Parts: sequence; structure tokens; C-alpha cells
Amino acid sequence: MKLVMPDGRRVRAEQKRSERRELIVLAAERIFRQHGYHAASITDIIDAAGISRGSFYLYFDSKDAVFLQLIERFVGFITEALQVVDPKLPEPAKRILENVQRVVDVAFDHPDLTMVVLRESRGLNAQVDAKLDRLYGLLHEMVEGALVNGDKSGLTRKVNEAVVATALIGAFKEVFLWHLALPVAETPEREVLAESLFEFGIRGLLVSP
Amino acid sequence: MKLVMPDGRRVRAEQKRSERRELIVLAAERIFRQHGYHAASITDIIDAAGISRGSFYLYFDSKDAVFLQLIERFVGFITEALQVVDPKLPEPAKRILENVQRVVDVAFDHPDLTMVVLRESRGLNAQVDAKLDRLYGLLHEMVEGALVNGDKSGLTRKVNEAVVATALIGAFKEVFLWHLALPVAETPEREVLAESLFEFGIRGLLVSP
Amino acid sequence: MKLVMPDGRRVRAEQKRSERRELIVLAAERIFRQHGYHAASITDIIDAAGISRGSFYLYFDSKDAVFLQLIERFVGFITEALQVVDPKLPEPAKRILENVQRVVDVAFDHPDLTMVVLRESRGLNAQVDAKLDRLYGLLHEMVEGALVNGDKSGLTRKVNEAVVATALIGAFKEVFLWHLALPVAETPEREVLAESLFEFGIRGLLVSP
Amino acid sequence: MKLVMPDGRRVRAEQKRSERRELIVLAAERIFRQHGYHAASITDIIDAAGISRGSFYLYFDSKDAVFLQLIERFVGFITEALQVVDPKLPEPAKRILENVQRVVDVAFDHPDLTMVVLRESRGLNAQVDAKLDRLYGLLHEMVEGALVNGDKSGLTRKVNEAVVATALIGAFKEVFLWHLALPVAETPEREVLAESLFEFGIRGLLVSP
DNA sequence: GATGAATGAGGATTCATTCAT
DNA sequence: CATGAATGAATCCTCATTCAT
Repeated sequence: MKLVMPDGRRVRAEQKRSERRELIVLAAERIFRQHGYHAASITDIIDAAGISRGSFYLYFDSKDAVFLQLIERFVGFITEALQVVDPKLPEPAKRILENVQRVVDVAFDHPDLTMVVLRESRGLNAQVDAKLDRLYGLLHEMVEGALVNGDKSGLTRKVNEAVVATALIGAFKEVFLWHLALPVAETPEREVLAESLFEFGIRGLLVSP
Repeated sequence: MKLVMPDGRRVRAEQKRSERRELIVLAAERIFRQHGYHAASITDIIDAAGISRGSFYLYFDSKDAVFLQLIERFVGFITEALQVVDPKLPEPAKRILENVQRVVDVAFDHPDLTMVVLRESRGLNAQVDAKLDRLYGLLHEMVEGALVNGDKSGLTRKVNEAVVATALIGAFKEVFLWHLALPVAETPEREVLAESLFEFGIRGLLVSP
Repeated sequence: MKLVMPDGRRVRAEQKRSERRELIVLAAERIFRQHGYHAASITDIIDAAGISRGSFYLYFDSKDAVFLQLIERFVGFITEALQVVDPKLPEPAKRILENVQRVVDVAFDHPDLTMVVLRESRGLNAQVDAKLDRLYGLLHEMVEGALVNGDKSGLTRKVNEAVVATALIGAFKEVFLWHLALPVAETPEREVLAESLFEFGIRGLLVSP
Repeated sequence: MKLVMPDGRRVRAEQKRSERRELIVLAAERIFRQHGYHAASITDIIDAAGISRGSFYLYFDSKDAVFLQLIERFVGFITEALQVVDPKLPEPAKRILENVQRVVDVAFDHPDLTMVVLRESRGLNAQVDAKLDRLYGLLHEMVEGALVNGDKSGLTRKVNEAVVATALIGAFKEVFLWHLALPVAETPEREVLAESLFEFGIRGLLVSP
């Protein structure tokens, strides 16, 4: 039956469908950000999206499912933003700063999403946890790797890589959380933020800053 | 009537009351840590405390109230642990390291409490938020002050104090969260952790490390 | 407009319409049998029929309406199968056995339908109940009549006609329900079943078996 | 804690608890009978029982759980009512009639319960199905056994035992269903019913009635 | 006619809080 | 003081039915 639908109409239908999904995701993003996962009800989300209860379940299987979608989206953004820095290429510090800048961009391009994910996403749902575990695993690996490489190549001081990696990740998280919660007027420019994060988190580790 | 109760009895009664309260707080600490605020039910808490449903409400007005109690306790511990470092006194870096060490001690002496507070305390309740705002305000003030002083006295590099303060706080939070969640066997000694945090967060900022 | 449609086209249209209806009825038969009335969803039925949600409602006003259709169909089959036995004609017992055989044939020719109707059709819908009341009324009348006649003509023993009629009907229902649920391999031949039913239900009542 | 409750109070508490449970069971019996399992809502049941939504779940885990309770109760009644008839003891037919009478008593002592169970209990829940399978298994076994024995001892005619057992069970079910649905005024006395059922179902099978 | 996206009333279940004993 | 049975608002989710295309 579905296959008989004229191509033009099918394409338009699918587009509309994904627009509608997007509508829900955006509403969910906003609502989860405002109320937190638990306090946010499906009613809140559908009201925000301007759709009916039934429609919500037409696009998502459950409350958890939208949340998972948000997590996946965030993980995707961050993963795309990060590029492994080869310490043998020239100007590794600059490459790192670019990574920092891109991550900051993700946070500021998707402030609600970022807050939702950073604030309280652990322990709500097994799939969500798995996704986040993979993201954090990746981040740790990247940062630890960079620190080990930096040490080997004489670029950075010797530190407890595992702890410092965790600390760095936490530094970023808190800065995002803090500055995204602030009214825009009081937030520094993204470039300033990226620069400051780099300055604090990385410069201090360099042997010759 | 009760107020005329012979002193001995009143004292004993009050002591028993505060022991019972403590019992509940400790149970709540453990349960909130295990399940998170929302998933933890009053039933879980009273079972863990070995008291009746009614008794719980004899000691606390609501679920939120116990949670607030935990927050207050944590805020108290941290506040006590921190001492303003006068940059004019000798060895300011050592004073700072001592502060770091004391904060680490709070986290490891009260792992459940620390995790509860750090994990998901924001946005649950206005009073809780207020308490945490004051704590974070204090922390920011202290750290920013130290950075400004450090800069003035030529001890530390010039950085964006506000951002770096936030980053530092986040670094500590993440490290605590991460290492308290780990099985004890895999966690480094408190001293190593304190040292690593200092090494990463402060040393890098010093002009002459 | 439509009414002025050239005859050929109208006939073909109506034929197509009734083919489509039949398609739905058959699907509903199967689905109701598999899941039961309540657990069977419109989605199940339209999927089984390979039609769209909208189309279903083009042919039937509601879920109840298809169900009613099934009931009507069954009632029709049974009514057609039964012929009043005139006790004055020769070999009345043989006539009765033929009736039994025809009813058994209906059950085995339409196993899904029969199970649906026998299993849980009461109390779902007023119209359905009315239809079934009429069917059962008819059956009772026939059987009671036969028993009264049988008694008068000295063919059968004197029994409480009303109760025995009910019992007979129940015996048939249970045997159908039971044997239609069985895998075909384990079911006796229709003739055996008809014979056994007759043997049990009627022979025992005969004065001279 | 519970164990410290003075004995008198505990006993009274447990008694009250089981009275309350009974209240719910009786309400459920009535409601399920009136509306059928699916159409009956928890709201209907708690309204009928005059208790709150929460209280219902204090006594039963789910809607299914009360239903299962009903099934179990019915199965218990029937099982208790039936006693295996040893064909070697004197007057086996009389023993059988007593069994019939006791089963009829169960049905008329618990008309709502009986109708609920007989009408539509299959396929709602795995546990319920299991319980009923066991009951029907038992019934079949008993009846088939009796028929085999009856044949061996020359008491009854040779019939297809399996089919006749099913037919007998169906006869009983239909008679109960029918007569319990009737206004009391139109229903024959229990003794008449038992006698008629015996007359129809068993006498006819006897070699020398 | 045919389609399937959209609707929303209705249902089962949970859990913080109260209060009579 | 202590208890735990009782409460009911709130939540997630389903599914028969409608209607614009």
C-alpha cells in the first residue's frame, strides 16, 4: 500500500514527518531543560510542541525515547566536533584550541540540549547510560592520549593523566552549565570562553607556554 | 506541659529525637545516592532507616526537607573546610593545597552525601537551589579573589577569573563524582587526588611553578 | 450523480465494494479468533486485510460493526443448517442426526468464526446481544419443541425440557470450542464428532435406543 | 517494628485487612460480572467497594491480580465440591448425583463469581489460563475416568469418552450461565436443576436407567 | 474512493502525604 | 510519640475514530 503512493507525495510526507519529529525534539529539549527529566511531563512537552498526546506517541515510543534521542543528538554533535590531534603535525596547540572552540560552539548552538545532557542524564535509562558511557569513554581516551603524547613529545608536563582528564572534562561541563544558565547579556563571547578554557585547561600544562 | 518536663527527661528526649533524625538523614543519604532523588521513595528511606512512615513525617516535613538537610550538611562541611588564603602570608600555595586537601577529605569522608549533592541537586526545590547558589557564590568569590590577588601579587598568570573559577569548581566536582563512583580499590589515595587536582588546577596558573 | 452511473460500472463498483468488505470480514474473523475481541485492535485487522485505516471505516462504522457482521453471518449459517423435524415423518432420529451433522459442518467450515462467536460474544454490544438472544431463543425453541414432541410421541423420555435444551446447546458449544482449538491432527473426523454428540445428547434421551 | 505490635492489635489488624480484601473481591466479582473483564475499570471496582484508588493497590497488585483471585476462589470451590466416585462402592449413581448437587450449589452460592469465570476468563492472563487449564484438566480426567470405569463395570454405555466429557462439562457451563443470568423468579430450584442435569447428562448413559 | 496522520478520552498504576488509633 | 492504612492527584500510555489530502 505504502509503496503505491506517488513518489512526490511520499517525499513530501516524509519531510513533513521529520519536521514534526523535529518540532517535538525541540519542545522536549526546552521542557527537559526547564523542568528536568522527571518533573517534565508528557503533557508539558505536547503543550510546548502544540500537538496532541496521541501524536507524541506517533513519533516516539515513550518519554525515554525522546530523551534518548536528545542524548544521541548531543553525542553526535560532540563527536563530530572533536578531531584527534596528531602531535607530530605542526602547531598541535592550535589544533587543540580549534577542538575547544568547536565544542564551545556545540554548547552555545544548542544550549538547552547541552544543559539537559550535562545536568542529570545519568541513571535514568540503560540505553541513555550506555550512550553517555561511550561518549565519556571517548573523551577520556582522547584527552588522556593527548596528555600522554604531550608528555612524550616534551610538549606538556607530566601529570596523572586519568585524573587530569576527568578534571578537564569537568571544567568544561561546569563552564557550559554555568554560562548557559546565565542571561545572554552576562555571558562572555564564545571565543573568550574557548580561549579561557584553553588558557586554563591546557596552557597551564604546557612546558613552554 | 512538656515544657515543664524535668530537665533530665527533656535533655534525654531531645537527644533521642536528634539520634532518630540522624538515623533518617543517614538512610536518606544512602538511598538518594543509590537511586537518585526521584527514583528514591519515602518507602526506601524508611525501610533503610527501620522506622515507620508516620515517624518520618514526625522528623521531616517532606521528602524535600530531608534532601535540603543533606544539602545544608554538605554546604556546612565545605564551608568549614575552606579558609581564606591571605596572599601576604608566607607560602600561599601551601595554604591553597591545604584547602584542596580538606575539601577532598570532605568528599571522601562523606561519599554518599557528596555524590548526592554533586549529581543532581539543581532544580528540584527552590530552597535547595538557594542554598547551593550561596555555596557556589561563596566558592566563586573565594577562587576569583584568590586569582585576582594572585595576579596582583605576581603569583599567578592573568586569566579570566570568572571563567577559570567556574572551571576549577567543575574540575573538582567531576573528579569527585568520578572517583567516588569507582570501587575503592581503583581509586587513588586522597593525597594523590588532592595533589593531582592542585597540580592541574593551580600549578598551571602559577607564574613560577 | 452516482445513481445515474451507467449500469455496468455500477455493478462492477458494487462488486468490488463487496469483495473489499469480504476481505475485511475474513481478516477480522482471523484476528478476533487469534486475539479475542478486546485484544484485537483495528490496526491488527487492517494489517491482516492489507487495507488502510481509513478504508476500514469506509466499509464499517466501527469495530463493533464488523463484530456484529460476524455474529450475523454465524447466526445465518446455523439457522440455515437447522431444519425443523416433524416427528410424524419417518425416522425422526435420522433427521435429527442430519441436523447435528450440518451444525458440525458449519463449525468446521468456519472454525475462526465459530470460535469467535462461542468464546466471548456476550455483553460487548447491545445489538450483538440481541442477535445472539434471537439465535439462542430459536435454538431453545427448536430443541424444547423436539423434546416435547418426542415425549408426546413416546419417542423420548420425559425431562425438564428447558434445562435439557440449555444443556444440549452447551454440550455442542463446548465440544466445538474444544475441538476447534485443537491442532487438526488431534481432532476426530466431523462424522465421529457428530455421531458422538448425537450419541451422548440424543440417544440417551430416547426411550428405545 | 511490626513484630513489636501487641498481639491483640496485630490480630485485629489482620482481621480488618482480610475483611477489606474480601470487600474488594466481592466488589470485583460484581463489577466483572456486570461489565466483563475488559469493560470493568479499576474505578468501577473501587467505587463499588467504596474505597480509594490507592487502597485497591494496597490489597492487590493489579487488576489482573484480583481477577486471578476470583479464578482461584472458584477453582477452589469446585475442587472441594467434587469427590472421586469409586464405582465399587454401593450406589455410584447416587454419589455422582451428590457431586452434581454440590457443583450446582457452588454456582448458586456464588452466582457472580461463577458467571465471571465461565464467561470470558480465557486468554486474559497467563496465570489465569494456567489455573483454568488445571481445573479443566481435572474435570476431564474425572469425567473420562468415570466413563471408562462405568463402561468397564457395565454400568454405562460405551461412548467416545473424551468427547462426551467435554460435552458434559459444556452442558453444565451453559446451564449455569443461562440460569444464573435469569431473574431468580424464573429459575428452577437448585435441586430441580441438579436432578435435570443428572437426568440428561448421566442417566442417558446408564445401561439400565 | 483511498489514505494515514492526528486526535483525546480513558485506563492502569505510583507515591508523597495525612491521620485515626 | 509511633504506627501504617488510607488517600487521590498526577503520570504514562493506548487505541478507536475522524478528516484533510
